[in-house]
Amino acid sequence: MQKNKNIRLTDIARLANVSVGTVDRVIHNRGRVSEENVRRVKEIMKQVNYKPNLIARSLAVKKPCHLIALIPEFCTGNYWSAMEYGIRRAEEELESFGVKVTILTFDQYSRTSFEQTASHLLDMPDTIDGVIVGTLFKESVIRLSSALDERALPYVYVDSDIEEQGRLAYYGTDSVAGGEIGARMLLASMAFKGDILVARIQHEKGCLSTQGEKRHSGFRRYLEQQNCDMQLVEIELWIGDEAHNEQVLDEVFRNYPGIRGAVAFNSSCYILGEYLEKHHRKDIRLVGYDLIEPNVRLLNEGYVQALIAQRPELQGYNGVKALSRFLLFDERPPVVNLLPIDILLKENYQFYNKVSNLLLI
Amino acid sequence: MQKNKNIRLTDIARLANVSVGTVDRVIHNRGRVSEENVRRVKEIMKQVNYKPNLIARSLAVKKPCHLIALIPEFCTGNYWSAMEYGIRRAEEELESFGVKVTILTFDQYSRTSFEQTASHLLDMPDTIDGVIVGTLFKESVIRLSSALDERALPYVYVDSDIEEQGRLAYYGTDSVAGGEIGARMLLASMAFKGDILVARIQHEKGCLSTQGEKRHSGFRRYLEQQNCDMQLVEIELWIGDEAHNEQVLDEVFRNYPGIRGAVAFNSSCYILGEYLEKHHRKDIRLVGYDLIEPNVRLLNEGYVQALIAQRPELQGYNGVKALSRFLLFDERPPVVNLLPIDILLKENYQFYNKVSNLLLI
DNA sequence: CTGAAAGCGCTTACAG
DNA sequence: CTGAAAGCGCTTACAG
Repeated sequence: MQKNKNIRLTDIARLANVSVGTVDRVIHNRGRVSEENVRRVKEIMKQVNYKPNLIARSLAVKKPCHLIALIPEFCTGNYWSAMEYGIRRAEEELESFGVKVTILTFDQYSRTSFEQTASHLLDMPDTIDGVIVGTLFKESVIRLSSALDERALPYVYVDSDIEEQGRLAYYGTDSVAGGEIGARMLLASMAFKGDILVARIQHEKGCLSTQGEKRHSGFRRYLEQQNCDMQLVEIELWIGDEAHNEQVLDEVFRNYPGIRGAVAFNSSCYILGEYLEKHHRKDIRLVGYDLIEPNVRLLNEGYVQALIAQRPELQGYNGVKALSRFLLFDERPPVVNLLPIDILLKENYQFYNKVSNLLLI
Repeated sequence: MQKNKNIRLTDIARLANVSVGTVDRVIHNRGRVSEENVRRVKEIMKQVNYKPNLIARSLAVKKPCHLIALIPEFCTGNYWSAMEYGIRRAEEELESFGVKVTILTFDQYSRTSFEQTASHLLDMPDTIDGVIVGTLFKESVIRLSSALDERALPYVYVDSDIEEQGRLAYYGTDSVAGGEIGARMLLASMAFKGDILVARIQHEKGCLSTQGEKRHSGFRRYLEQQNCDMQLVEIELWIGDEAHNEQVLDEVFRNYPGIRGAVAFNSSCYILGEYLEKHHRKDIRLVGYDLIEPNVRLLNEGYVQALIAQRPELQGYNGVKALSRFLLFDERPPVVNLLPIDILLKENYQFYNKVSNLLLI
């Protein structure tokens, strides 16, 4: 369109009859400029609608931007590997800006493990410029946050939010809403009224995530709102203890033959799904969470009706970008960023491959 | 991590005992370098895993990157304004790279209008570097594509794909799958079996989009697969002709009292929804397409059960990014990029605000 | 075929 | 408080 080249810092220096150094000082409020000049430079910048060239700036600055991501261990295909994918993708994009991300992992079922990794983080030489935190253990995360606050290090939360903390931003879902949606999908897919099996699937060490609790409450709330009178039957399953699970499930289905629906509030719902598959119980409708391989397989086989999904890759991706943008360009993102809660069915899950949702530059 | 600074082009020049000019020629295959030097430089680049600094490159190149987006007129809140949003967002991000996007609009119901705008585009001085095309009118788009091929101008398709064309990339959904998902959601929300009203909503000028046709076929396919025996009752509604619509709807509901479900294959399903609302027909379940304001309101009021949504903002955003990346850095994206087909219910639509799905840099 | 030099638009010491 | 100069890592004429 307009043939006039973009206005450069040099141009406004010329227009204001000062040196580029002075303009730079005005732009960044570095002080040491006469009021007169500040006024004039600002005036001109506004008039010509000056926009700094971020490319040039970042090339000149070359300040290192070393981020640490504190997230659970990721094995291929598990929930957290998607977040790692997003983090690495953002890192790639920002490589030329000098952004590097070190991922520190912990055992997602162990608070001790989290705390060890956190203190390891704090012991690192002062080469850290920002942190991304998977907020699994609320109290521990709050402690870490205080330590980061003291060092004036910016940090971003992912997975679930903890309010009133000094986080630069949060990227994740509204977990209660996630529970409500689960309830609605379950009701919609139950052919007949019946009781509902609610499975709390957890590690032997027993550590319920706040995310899971919130979903549970959302689930109940929805049923109450709909005046549903079906009975909720609660059980506890243990990751990695098949014998225990088999026994509990055999028993509950024997005692409650009226069960027609089932739900599990985390990504391990496949444990329940695989039981249903083994016993050919297609009469029981199951709804679970997260787009991970075993869940997807069961969705496809018809043993899971719907998966409620987050966007872990976008959480990681946005976390890195927000932190970098803040460090490099002093730009502050909105604090609470609620990402979509996706509903995945057999018919649409295949379009949720992470690759198509992010694009480089 | 590693304290060694990134390897620069200068470094590899030094290592290879040549000038930076020579290295540059090798990197970009500009020729005019002795075989011996080509070999040596390549060897070294591989050894040290050289990655060019794109920031520096783009600052040095400063080649203009003027894109044209050929899409339907967008009024606030309509489907196409979301695409405009994504386009503008990408433009902002890439501003420092010299990317500018000019949007040329046409009447989405008029092929003539499309062709006029297209020929206008081709008449523009050679300041165009790439084009984004909303592929509403297949034959016309193919003609435009040929003209662009001749001029060696890269172009990206959005909305729906046309195969075997020389597009750099396509960003959009699988429309047939979109129809299947609509069918599944409708069946799931129909409390009782009944007939299904299929509304073709179009402009008076009568111009069915390929997108709509594909969804229709997907819808039928799903019902057949499920061995559903309900009758499909087809009607035609006209955008902007309330009298006609009212009459047609009155009539069809009188003649087919067994209708319990309804569907419309484009974003104008609110026309049908508003009729249901006016007549308090909550017994009829309606499924439609696209996250636009009137549809969302009806979803919230319970007159629309589900909206099947695309991500127009991501289509525009990715289109601009892909084209820029190709022009600036010679990077080729995958050709066919199928974006997610989202299922929106009353409980989750509010998290699909476009802002949270994109982030600057 | 090759290299030395200038330049992209900004920031950063440094000298005054 | 202010300005001149060098530099970020690359590309682009230009001269040889």
